[in-house]
Amino acid sequence: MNLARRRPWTNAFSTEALCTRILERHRDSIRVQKPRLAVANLARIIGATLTLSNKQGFHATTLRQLAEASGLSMGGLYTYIDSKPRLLSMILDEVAATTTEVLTAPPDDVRDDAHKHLDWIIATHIRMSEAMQPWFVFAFMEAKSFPPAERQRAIDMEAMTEKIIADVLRQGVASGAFTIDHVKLTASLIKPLLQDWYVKRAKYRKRGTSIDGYIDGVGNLLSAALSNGNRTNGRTSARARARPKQMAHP
Amino acid sequence: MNLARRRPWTNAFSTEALCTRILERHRDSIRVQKPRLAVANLARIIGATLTLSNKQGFHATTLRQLAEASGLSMGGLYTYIDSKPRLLSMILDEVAATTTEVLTAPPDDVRDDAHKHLDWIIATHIRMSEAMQPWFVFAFMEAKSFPPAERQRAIDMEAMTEKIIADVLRQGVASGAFTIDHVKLTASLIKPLLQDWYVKRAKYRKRGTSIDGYIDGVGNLLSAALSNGNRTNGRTSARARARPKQMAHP
DNA sequence: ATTTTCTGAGAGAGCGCTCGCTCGTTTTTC
DNA sequence: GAAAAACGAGCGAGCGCTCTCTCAGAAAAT
Repeated sequence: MNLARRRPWTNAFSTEALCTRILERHRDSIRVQKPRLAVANLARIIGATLTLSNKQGFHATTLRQLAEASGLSMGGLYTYIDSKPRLLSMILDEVAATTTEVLTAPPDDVRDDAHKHLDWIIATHIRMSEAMQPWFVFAFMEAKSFPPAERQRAIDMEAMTEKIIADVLRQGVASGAFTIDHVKLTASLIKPLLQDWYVKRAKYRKRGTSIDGYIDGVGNLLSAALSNGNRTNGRTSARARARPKQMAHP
Repeated sequence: MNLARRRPWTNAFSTEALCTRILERHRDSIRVQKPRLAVANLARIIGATLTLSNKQGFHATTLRQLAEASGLSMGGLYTYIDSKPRLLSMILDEVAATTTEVLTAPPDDVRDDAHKHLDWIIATHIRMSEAMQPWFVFAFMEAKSFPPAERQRAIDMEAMTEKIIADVLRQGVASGAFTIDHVKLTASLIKPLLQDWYVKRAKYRKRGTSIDGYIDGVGNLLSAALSNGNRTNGRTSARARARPKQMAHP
């Protein structure tokens, strides 16, 4: 089927490519000298980490399982990582770096059209999270449960993505392309729409939803919601204040 | 300030109320006889479980920490639970049961107006997740990492919520209230909007977003997106197919 | 070309420690 | 004083991590 021919995204976000960058960033703590060998083994270690952690959680994944799954010994493992938490930072750092790099470099023909720019962000974020799915799931699920430094990094990354979206929305409001009451809140609501694709990937796969279909779904929902002056028609406070007087029965 | 006066939601979803139901459901495995005592200690155990697990993960939470935090001893703990995984099922079961009960019982004056019904689901789900925030966070974050039975239960619960939403959307399309291309996909996209409130509660708290503001934000976004015939104007496949030819650089 | 030396990658048993869980004993309750 | 509840030292298993050892193959010496 020759699926692999000319698929730059899949290749640029392959485990090997990402591990090459990880090796560069962590040369001092990785004791193996030969780069080819180091990248190959690092890729197997990190691949195993992602697979096992996304199944059972990082904390529940033992170094013995990791050794077994990556075809190394306990000792061999420790020529690549100097502690288990360090393995976590390696992965988190790489996700953060790649995400930032990709999202902050929109193509020129998109920058000054808010509609196109928002569409580009949606498509790019979703496709990137598809190509790096285990990495994104790992970062999302494990970020909360580890050292303060990494935790803060995850929060910052979330804030950055949101700011990028908010900036585009503001630009669109200024140019008349969008009509939005609360830009920051709206930007916050767009993020989970992008995240759902990888957080609940299994659900969409089982249901047969294609990535193009999902991107269109999010894009259409948002352009319908933001495009025209569908103003808050007095129902606002009604909705907010209408608390059920009674609940089911609990 | 007398905040507690007449707050039925807060009371009905209090740890005590929920633990009373848990006790009923697990009478056979809880060896303490006196109900008042059992509920009180169960509440402290489960409260501690939620607090600690949401900070560091359920797996990383040890029974010694749990004993300390709930004011019991190791042995004391084991008169209430017969294993650590069982503690997880207790919590998951209770969240599932309560959610199902509440969402499947909309008030009569809402049933036959799709707009009002959707607004009711949004407000109810968000308020319930606010009142039971630690429980919802726990269920969301830990569901993936434990036994197949509980895992399936979480998937089923997600599917149920989605089905309820999809039914309302379909009803709205039939009555002309909504215009929606893909009902199932749209229903899938609404869920993460509801979940974001509790998954990222800290972010919204720090930012000063009120629950009413959030409910309005989601409600307005959706009613703008679904209400009028903002049809797919030929840009659909453009968006989907427009893959970046080149990426940032990685 | 053959032998010797050196070296970096990997192996895997074992260390100290903490985990979930048990059980004989003590305290509390009625 | 009997029954119910709580206690907490202790068990074996399994954790992250270390350390000594092996050995292929490159480099140097013959």
